[in-house]
Amino acid sequence: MLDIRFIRQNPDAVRDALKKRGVEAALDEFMKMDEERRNLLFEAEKLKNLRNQESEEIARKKKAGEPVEDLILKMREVSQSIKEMDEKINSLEESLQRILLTIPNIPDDTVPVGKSDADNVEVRRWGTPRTFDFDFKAHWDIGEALDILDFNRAGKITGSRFAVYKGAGARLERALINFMLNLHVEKHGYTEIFPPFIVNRDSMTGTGQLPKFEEDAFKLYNNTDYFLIPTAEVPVTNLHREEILEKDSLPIYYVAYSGCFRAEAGSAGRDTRGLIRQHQFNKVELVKFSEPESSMDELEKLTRDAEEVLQILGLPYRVVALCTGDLGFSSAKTYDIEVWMPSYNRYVEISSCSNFKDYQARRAKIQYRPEKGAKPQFVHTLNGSGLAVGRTTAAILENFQQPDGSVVIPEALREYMGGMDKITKR
RNA sequence: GGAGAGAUGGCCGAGAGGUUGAAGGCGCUCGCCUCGAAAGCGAGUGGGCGUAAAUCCGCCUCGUGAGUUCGAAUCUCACUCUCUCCGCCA
Repeated sequence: MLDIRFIRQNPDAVRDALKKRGVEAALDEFMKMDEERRNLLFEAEKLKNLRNQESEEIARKKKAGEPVEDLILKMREVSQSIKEMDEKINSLEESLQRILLTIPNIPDDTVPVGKSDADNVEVRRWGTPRTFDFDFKAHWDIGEALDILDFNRAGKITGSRFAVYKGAGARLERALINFMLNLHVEKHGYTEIFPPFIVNRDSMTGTGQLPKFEEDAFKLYNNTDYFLIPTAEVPVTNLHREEILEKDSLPIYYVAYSGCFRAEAGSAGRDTRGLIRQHQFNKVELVKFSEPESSMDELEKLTRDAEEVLQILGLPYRVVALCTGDLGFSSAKTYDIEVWMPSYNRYVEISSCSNFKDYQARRAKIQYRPEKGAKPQFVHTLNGSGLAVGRTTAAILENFQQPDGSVVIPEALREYMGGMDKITKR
C-alpha cells in the first residue's frame, strides 16, 4: 500500500509509476475524495471538541446543582450531526481504502522500463546448459518411466495439475526440502519457521494477495474466511503484522518450508504437463525484514543465497531483473532466477526474489523504531524462493538424465537419499 | 461440541457511566548523587490522524464491530482470541 500522503503530494510521480507498469488508476477521483474526507474530518473534529468540552461542563454543573436541561438538549443535536458526518467520513474512507489496496507498488528507479517479460534484463549466468548426444526426455516422461512420478493417478485422486511422487521421487523431493532448509539455516543464518498453511483474510491482504487477486487463491468454506497459502511469504511476513520491532532485531532472516496452493486461474493450457505448474507444490521460502537503508543490499544477498542452491546442485541458471511491466503487484524490484530446463529449451523461473520496500509493511503495519524513543517507521520486507522444490526436482531429472534412462543424484543430496547416487528403474 | 472465566499501556495490575489516556508496581530513558555501579531522589515514558517538521493544541484509540447516552474502559448486543473443566481426536 502506498502512503496516502505521498500520493497527495506526488500525484504525478504515482501516475508515472503506474504508467510504467501499464496500469490505470482513478487517481483524480481518489484525490477528490481524499480532499472531501479531510474537510469533513476537520468539521467533525470541531464538533467533537465542542461535545467533549460541553460534556465536562454538564458534569460540573450537575455537581454544583445547576440546571443542565438546555445544554443536554443542545448537545443531543450536536451528537446527531457528528454521527451523520462520521458516517459520511467512514464511507469515504472505505472507498479510499478500497482504491488504495488496488494500487500496486512503485517500481524502484533501478528497475528496467518495459512492457512484458520480453523486456526483462539478464543480469548474469552461471553454468553451461548441457548438450545431449542422445534423445533426452522431459521430466514427466522420465518420472513416469522410472515410476517415481504419477500424474494419471493424481488426476484420479484429485484432478489436473496435481502429482503423486513415489519411491525415490518422493524421497528426492523430501531431500531437496531438507537440503535447502539446512543450507539456509546453517550457512546463511536464517531462522527456520514452520507456518500454518491456512491463513485469514487479513494476512492475505497484508502481503498483497487480496483484495485484487482473490480468484488466484483457494478459499476454504467452513464458515471461515480462510485461504490456503499460495506461498509461505504470507504466513511468515504476517508473523510480525501489527508489531513494532526492535531496531537491534533487524535484519530478521526467516526460512520456511511450506506447501503452496494456487488456483492458477487464467493459466489454462499453459505448462499442462509435468511439475512446472501445479495447484499444489512445495517451496522453501526466504523472508527478510530490514531497515530501509539496507533493503537493496539485502535483496542482492537474498538472491545470492537462493542462487547458491543451484550452484551446489550443479544446475545452470541465469538471473534476470524484471522490467516494470512484469513486476509483481507488491514488489518494488524483483530478480527472477531461471534454471535451465532442457525440455523447454530455455531458462524457466525457479525463484523470484523481491524487495517490497515499505509496501507490505504499511499494509500489514510492521514497524520498527530507528532509535530509542523515536517514532516507529515501516520496515522493508523482502522474500524469495530458495527454491521452488517441484521445479528443482524437474530440473534435476532433466539435466542429470542418462542415456539409459537413469538420473544421477547431485552429490550434495546423496546424504539425504540414504547414499543413493542414481535413480534407476527398479 | 458442552459448561465456565477472561481480554486495560513494554509487562503486571486497579478502575464498575462524568477533568481516567487511564491509579499503583515493574521495566525503560534522562538528570542528581558516586571514582564507578547499586540503592536513593527527581522528571519522563503507547499508537494513529490532523498540509512538511519540532513544540503546542485538537480528534481517535482500554480485543474488534455496532448500539444506548449530553457523556462509555465502565451499560447492551454480535464477533474474535485466550484460559479452565468435560467430550471427541492425529
